[in-house]
Amino acid sequence: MLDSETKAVELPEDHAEELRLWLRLLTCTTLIEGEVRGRLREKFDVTLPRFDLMAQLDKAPDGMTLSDVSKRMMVSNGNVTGLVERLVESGHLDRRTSETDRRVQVIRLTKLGRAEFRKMAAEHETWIADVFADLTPKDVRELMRLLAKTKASAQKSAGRRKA
Amino acid sequence: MLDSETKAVELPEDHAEELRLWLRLLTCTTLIEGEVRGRLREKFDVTLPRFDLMAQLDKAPDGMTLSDVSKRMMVSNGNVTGLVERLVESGHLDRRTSETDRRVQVIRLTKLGRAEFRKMAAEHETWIADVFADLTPKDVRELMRLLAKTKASAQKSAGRRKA
DNA sequence: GCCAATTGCTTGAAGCCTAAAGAAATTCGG
DNA sequence: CCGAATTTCTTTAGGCTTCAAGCAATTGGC
Repeated sequence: MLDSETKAVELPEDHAEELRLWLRLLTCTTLIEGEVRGRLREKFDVTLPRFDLMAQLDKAPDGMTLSDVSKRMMVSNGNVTGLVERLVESGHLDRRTSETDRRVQVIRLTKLGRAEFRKMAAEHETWIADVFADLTPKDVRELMRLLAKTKASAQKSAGRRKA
Repeated sequence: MLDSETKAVELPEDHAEELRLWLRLLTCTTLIEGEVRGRLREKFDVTLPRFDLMAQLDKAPDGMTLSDVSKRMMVSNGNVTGLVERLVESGHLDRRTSETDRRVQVIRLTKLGRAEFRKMAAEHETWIADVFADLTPKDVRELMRLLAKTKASAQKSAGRRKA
């Protein structure tokens, strides 16, 4: 009893440190996401998912299929269907069936959609810069590196599950 | 015209680095969150928000008010109302009106709720450990530090907006 | 004591999101 | 060429989430 702290004792593994890390990561993301969401809403009356979808399309002048979007945004297919529906409705997106495969829907930004997105994106970039304002360039680099490592580790873990 | 690249030119500030950092942060969180969500669903048939709410209550044996929960979870009041409703319905939560302030609802885990949560939490911790498995202890410490700095910076930024 | 402001929660409308099932088109082995 | 498997997208049911409006209880100034 007096010797309960010997190093030989196998504790049932303590992962409290990783748990705290995960919670902190989640907190940061939630915080920033809420901030961006609120500003997009206030200044442009647009939702974050709509903005994200337009951001994907802005990088693809030749358009994307719904599946592509779904993979890139890491959301379900059904989700994209509805999102696209609303953005076509509001005139920001153009949607057409592929010539070579009639299952495929190709979507693009309309002229209006692109113009509005560019305006929003410019402001958005300054908001993000402001969010990270207190980090030094070195901090930013180091964080990028560690998050890359985290992403790789998480993907490996996810792979282990599905396999 | 031949001199368009002089360093005197004030570029409209390039924050591409911070933007990439934000996207990477978001990707990591989305990835891990999706993983946790899927596993909770598969193994325990429970949603992530329910799990998160129970996690808050597990740390508060004397119960919490809905407002407390709302602040801690960083979600809206209305959101908590519905979440609590469903968890009371399923027998995981106990809800009663405060003796001293009839506006206030105090919620606690029931015996069932606590037992189920503890089981889930134990597994959950191993999933998280697995997600971060490729990070060294030093990586974890460094990431914690940088995320703390990020959180502080983001909060300051959010404060600037609302002020 | 009274009324205004505040606080705690609920409600309603709209949109986001997932998982699962299903419809339509394509691909591929034989 | 044919049928099975696959791929792409939509639909459905259920749940999550926000914002804004509203109700009830409390608090604080006067």
